[in-house]
Amino acid sequence: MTGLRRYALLCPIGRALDRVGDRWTLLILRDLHAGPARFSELQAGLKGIAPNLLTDRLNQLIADGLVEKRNAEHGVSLYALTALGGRTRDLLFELAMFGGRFAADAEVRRPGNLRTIAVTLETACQRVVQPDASFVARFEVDGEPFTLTADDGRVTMRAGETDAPDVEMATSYEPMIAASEGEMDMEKFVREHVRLVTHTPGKDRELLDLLGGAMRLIDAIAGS
Amino acid sequence: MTGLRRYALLCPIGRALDRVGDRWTLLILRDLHAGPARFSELQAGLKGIAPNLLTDRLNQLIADGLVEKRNAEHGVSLYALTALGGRTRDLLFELAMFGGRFAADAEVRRPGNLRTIAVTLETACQRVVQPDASFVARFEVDGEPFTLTADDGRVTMRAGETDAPDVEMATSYEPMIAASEGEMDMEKFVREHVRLVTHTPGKDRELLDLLGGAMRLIDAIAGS
DNA sequence: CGGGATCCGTTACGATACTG
DNA sequence: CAGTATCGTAACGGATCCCG
Repeated sequence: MTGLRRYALLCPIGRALDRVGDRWTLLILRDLHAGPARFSELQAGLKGIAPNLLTDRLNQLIADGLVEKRNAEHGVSLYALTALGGRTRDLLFELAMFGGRFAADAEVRRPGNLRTIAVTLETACQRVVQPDASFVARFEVDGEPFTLTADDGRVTMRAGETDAPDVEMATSYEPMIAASEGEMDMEKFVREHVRLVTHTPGKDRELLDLLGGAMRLIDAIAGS
Repeated sequence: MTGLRRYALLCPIGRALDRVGDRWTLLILRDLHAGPARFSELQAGLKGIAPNLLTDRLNQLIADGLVEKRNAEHGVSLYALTALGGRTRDLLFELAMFGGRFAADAEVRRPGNLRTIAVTLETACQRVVQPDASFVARFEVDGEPFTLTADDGRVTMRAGETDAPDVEMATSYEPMIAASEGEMDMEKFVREHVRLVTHTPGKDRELLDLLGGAMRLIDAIAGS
């Protein structure tokens, strides 16, 4: 929280890195794109970041106006992106597209939760969605519930439950990554790793098409 | 150069950060987008990065395949982006667009050279250029020469001289930043801070339009 | 029990000096 | 010019402890 080690450059890239360039900071923002989160959810998702570091980073993000702390009931506090913090979306997406070019490390540490997928998937869906698409989907990944909504072409993906979804589907993390990176073809992925829980004739195809299109887009950008 | 402190995540954002997330690394890449550079040019541009750190970062980048070391004549070596390293362009552009939202620090350190401007300007020009544009411009900023070329719609901006440019213009750094961030309006910038050295009726307007369009784009993205 | 704060060993960074 | 070597300092990582 001391804040030495800043570049203090006029260059906008330097200015950005002074806000989000510290270790963990971009990963925290990534996870917050899945919606407001508690301290412990972030800590779990980041697989054991030291709590003092998480505190430091959050305070820095709050000081810079990227994150706000909300006091919910029962003394629990929630950390949420501000509008400014939300503008990291395209940045995180480009980071994902670049990282997709590299093979995963030999010993891969699984995150404590899957909030990590939300930004990339939301951004990709946003870029391929039909302009008039509208639905609410419950999207479960390895047991963790997400809510993917399209509201007249505006897509959001958030961690957590929704009531009255139009469609419900379930899948798991590693196959999703594999299919997004061209290691598994999309047909096999959908056939073997996607389970449609409810069947609404028009809507489930719409969701599958959106998701497939998003994953194909990711593959196309990161694989080229 | 030890390389502990990696995230080792399956998440592509984590994989990217394991390559480019260390301090200075993205700034080195930024400067290399202006073309191959010698050790001392990088060191000067990064305003006094410790030489051992620069060595470490370059070696890491080489090991990861983002940078290559070329041995030029007279024993001087040049560091250059590989094709893979060049794929950081959009990432760096998004970083610049995000950083543009923040006010510069009170005491701003000027970079030792202006290679820093190349990525952002090249990317912005690329996005607004006419599909059939073609010219070679000598673009001087505070005495440092750059070469901005459009080859049938493909734009590059590199540090260094060119022979036989179609247009020559000169400007300076701080006004460029100010105009790109909406702090100075474009007309005033062009009128007071841009000097056209040669006059080629069609071409100088083409260049001014391109540059103005690029700076307006930057302002539009980062100022919204 | 969730949400941190404190402490301490380790690693990385920053500055300067030095060398082929 | 292009780095290497050294060393003090700041940041990180892990564990434990504290408080509402």
